[in-house]
Amino acid sequence: MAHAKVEHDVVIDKLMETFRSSGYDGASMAALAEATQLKKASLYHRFPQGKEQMAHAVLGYVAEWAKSRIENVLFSANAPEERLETALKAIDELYDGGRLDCILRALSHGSSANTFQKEIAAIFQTWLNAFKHLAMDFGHGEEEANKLANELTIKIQGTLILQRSLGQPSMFKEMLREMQEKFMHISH
Amino acid sequence: MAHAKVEHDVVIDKLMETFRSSGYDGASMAALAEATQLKKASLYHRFPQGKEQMAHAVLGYVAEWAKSRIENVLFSANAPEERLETALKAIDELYDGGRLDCILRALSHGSSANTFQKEIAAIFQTWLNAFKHLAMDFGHGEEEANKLANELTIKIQGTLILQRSLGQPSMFKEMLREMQEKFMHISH
DNA sequence: TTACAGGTACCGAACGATCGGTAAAGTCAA
DNA sequence: TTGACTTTACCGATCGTTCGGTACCTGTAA
Repeated sequence: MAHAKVEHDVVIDKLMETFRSSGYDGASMAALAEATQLKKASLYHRFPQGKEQMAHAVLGYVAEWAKSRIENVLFSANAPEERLETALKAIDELYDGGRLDCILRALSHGSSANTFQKEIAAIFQTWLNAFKHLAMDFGHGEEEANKLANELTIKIQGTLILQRSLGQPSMFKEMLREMQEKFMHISH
Repeated sequence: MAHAKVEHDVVIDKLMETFRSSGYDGASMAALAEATQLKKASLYHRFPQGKEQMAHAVLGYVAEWAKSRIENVLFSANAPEERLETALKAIDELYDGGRLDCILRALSHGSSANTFQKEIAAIFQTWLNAFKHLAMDFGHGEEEANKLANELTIKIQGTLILQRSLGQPSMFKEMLREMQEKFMHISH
């Protein structure tokens, strides 16, 4: 690398930060440039197809994150309790305890909705399958495991919205704790 | 009539439609004008403070809707089962079975987040209090009633996101049915 | 009936600012 | 000196907003 003053990973991270807090439409090139410490033209050098390519790059990073921090963890050979603990801790970090928006939600509305829909659906599906697999390792039946994975994912999204709207910073962590118990408890 | 007046209610409805599907930043004046069948200058005649005032007007309508279709229903003198049924049917209509976004969520992100936060929080609170009240009428304790109201609200938001992202049109209605049973069933 | 006044609703045209995007010159390591 | 990378300067389009003005309704007085 000859001249890379700003590392690629840092750029992606700052782009994600801007997209997730402003949304696709709200994240202007000027804002993305300021966040990454690059001039607009430099951003276009790295992402010739512009804003859309930047969002794709961010989604690629998120997909990779989901594979390494969720899928790989939940499909590993460790004890189910440990796998769950590790994955939920990663989720708590990802959203900074519920203080940060979900990038998938941010990119799935407004003018970018159709563009990224398939990519976003795939990530959600990876996520759901991984938690379903874990639930079955805990001894839940397939249908129950499906429900649990769905419930966790839905509650993450819903809680993020409600916590931010109501300004109650403890909702997210409490919800994660409750879902943790729900995964570990076999009901019948 | 050469200048057919466009009814205020219709304008509000079309504004809401545009804001909820495009978000605040994504809803351009051009789009709002096209949706309402009014020219941009005419919109400014009705809403002199511009886009922000339009969003406030929409939120005012939503607050009114929540009072008449949720609060008034859930605090009425009818049987709890009937109140619940009526309110959930209204919610199902509001979101067209999960096909439409939530206007509160649409306005609580991006550049409009801070502007409307208090107004949005108040509407959520009305909603939560009404369902808590109903849950207690079903015989749930206060803490349990709070949890149920929270769970319903969170699941509505989360399910809307997941249903749209995954393209599974039945999730929302199923979720409403499950929550209906959960309200009616006293666990201890 | 006519005539004019005031008010309401609407619209074409344009404003400065910002949008996403580009060309070409400058910078620096190999 | 090449070539990857950054920068300055700029583009047309669109942004939210404003202005000047037209069309129509209602009320009042001749």
